Amino acid sequence: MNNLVFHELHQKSRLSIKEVNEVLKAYGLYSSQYSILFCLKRFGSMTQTEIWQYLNVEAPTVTRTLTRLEKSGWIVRKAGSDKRERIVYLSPQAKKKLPEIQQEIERLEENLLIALSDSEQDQLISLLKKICKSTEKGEMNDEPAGANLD
Amino acid sequence: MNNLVFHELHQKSRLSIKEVNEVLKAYGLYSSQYSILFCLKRFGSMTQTEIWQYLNVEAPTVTRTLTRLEKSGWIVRKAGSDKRERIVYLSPQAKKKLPEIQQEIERLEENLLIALSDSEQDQLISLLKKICKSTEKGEMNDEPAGANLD
DNA sequence: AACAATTAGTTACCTAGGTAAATAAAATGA
DNA sequence: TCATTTTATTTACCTAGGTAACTAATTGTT
Repeated sequence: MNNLVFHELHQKSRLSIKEVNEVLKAYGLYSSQYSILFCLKRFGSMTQTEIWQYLNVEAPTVTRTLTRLEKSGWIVRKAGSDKRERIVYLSPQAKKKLPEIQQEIERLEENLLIALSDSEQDQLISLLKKICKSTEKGEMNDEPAGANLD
Repeated sequence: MNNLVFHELHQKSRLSIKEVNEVLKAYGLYSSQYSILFCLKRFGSMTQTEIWQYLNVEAPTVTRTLTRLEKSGWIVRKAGSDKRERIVYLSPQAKKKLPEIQQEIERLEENLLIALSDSEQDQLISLLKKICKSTEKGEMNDEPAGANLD
């Protein structure tokens, strides 16, 4: 009948975010906050622009989420040599707690994918990567421009 | 390396919503409003509970969206014989305009899936259906309890 | 009949994501 | 150099989705 791909896509997107939020609740975090922390852990200090470009969201979204993360002590922002940009760092507490959180999220994600074999997971990713290519914006890289792992 | 399934899932979910919103802009609609209208077109008049159960969202979300749809004249709500429930109907104008909108959305969705063959689309749906099954809540039916097509 | 429990819907409040417009710093060009 | 344009970030305001707590109607129980 009709195209249920997008219906299913949105359902699962929401559902998985809900589950991730459930786990993160114990740490006072939300899924999109975690995705920024994850990003910083992986790539080291980043400018806000690097973050939103990597996560493929708009700048104001990242501004807001970073404000919350800074207020709750997960990140720190310092002015760069270019005084327009703000460089974002994980706080020491974040560096300490992140491995544990990451492990819990990974375990959850494994659970959510339990019904899929490894090859099915690869298949799913590659099918997902093929959709929504109509606009140029839809592209993303695996690495941001310059990674500054400390 | 890490599990990129959910990263990809959220990206594409957001991206496709963005594209749908772009098309709906001309009609003063948003994607989740459209999904309710689509639902009403398909199944006829529904109670709010039938709507949120079918769309798999929480009741307050539907309340809010219906309020907007009613204010902008797309739907009408009447009290049922059970005076707790409100029965939702498409307005005459909605019935008139919906086919055109639906056609545009279908064309867009085809475009977003252009890189996938028919069998790949089926594959994608079936893979998506397999994930996030950890909780009982994650289930959904293709039809709500009782369809009242007028 | 009367009280308790369930059900439908709403309200208030939180995060997330988007657009448009503003600000301030840096880069560009005449 | 000084005006213009671009770039990084922010602010204000919109929709979407979630939880918790509330009201009102219905159902169940005694």
